[in-house]
Amino acid sequence: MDKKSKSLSKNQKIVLDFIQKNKKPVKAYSILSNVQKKGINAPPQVYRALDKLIEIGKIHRVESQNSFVACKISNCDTPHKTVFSICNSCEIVSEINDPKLFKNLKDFRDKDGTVFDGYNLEFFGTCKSCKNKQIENTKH
Amino acid sequence: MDKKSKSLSKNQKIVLDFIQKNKKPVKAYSILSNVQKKGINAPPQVYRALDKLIEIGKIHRVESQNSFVACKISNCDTPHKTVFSICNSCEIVSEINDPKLFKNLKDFRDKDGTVFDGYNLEFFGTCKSCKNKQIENTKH
DNA sequence: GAGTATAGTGTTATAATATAACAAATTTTT
DNA sequence: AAAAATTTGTTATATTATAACACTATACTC
Repeated sequence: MDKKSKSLSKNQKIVLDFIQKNKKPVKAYSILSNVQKKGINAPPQVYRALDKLIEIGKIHRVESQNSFVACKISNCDTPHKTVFSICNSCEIVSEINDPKLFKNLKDFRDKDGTVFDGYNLEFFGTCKSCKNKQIENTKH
Repeated sequence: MDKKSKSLSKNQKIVLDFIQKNKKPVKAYSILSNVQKKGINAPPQVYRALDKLIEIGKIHRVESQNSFVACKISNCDTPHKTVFSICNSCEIVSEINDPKLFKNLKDFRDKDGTVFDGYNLEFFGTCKSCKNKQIENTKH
């Protein structure tokens, strides 16, 4: 148990818990309706928790979906350095953990030599399972 | 003059025109209020034009800002393969045109060997001009 | 060139996503 | 324990985006 998870507040824990239970990214209002039984009543309570969880790197925002997903990289302390693959068909999102790609991104400089604090990269394609289904469907 | 720009409809032209006039990305409702004098009255008219312009690669969506920016890469026929740098301070967005980075992204495969159709990469940092301002401010 | 398919338009209403503002309670620091 | 910082709870509202439907224009094909 690390420092960061110890210091989570009640609402932050509730929201993180719910996000971690889900394989797919979840939407803010879906979180809200699912945690209302736990005493979270209104959007700002959810959004505040989300902001904090993003800040400490426990979750990431999937920009192209307005959704939120738990960080899969253990001991992640690098919010805002994220790489995802997203299936165009089923919308499942996987966090990519590829050292070579990370290095390319970390080392990237623009023409001015600007060093970047962070990045977000989203790859779009068709996941294996969806591709197989498509092949099945064209078989006859 | 290429095929694609010839075939733009009236509303598509109006919206593209406005986006191209702006250095910074623009928001959908800002587009709307600025083109109302040209006869575009309601959000769906703007969003439809945006969808089409994105589809043909004339503009890109800046996911982290919910904003839209003209493609700066001449004869761009690759929608959904975008790299931007975004200043955290002034929110200015530049489209990055870096062949080596493009190659890395194009060649990337995930663990399953999935080939991706597209990607969106956003780098975050402080642009040169904002960095200089910050240094000025700490000088005394 | 008549018929039909495809894409675009205009409109109203509403859904989905996100934040402002403020008072009260809690936790952390000094 | 007082002061500071963070979190909470709440109401209201701002911002972003789409559904649905009737209609018009353009392109395609026989």
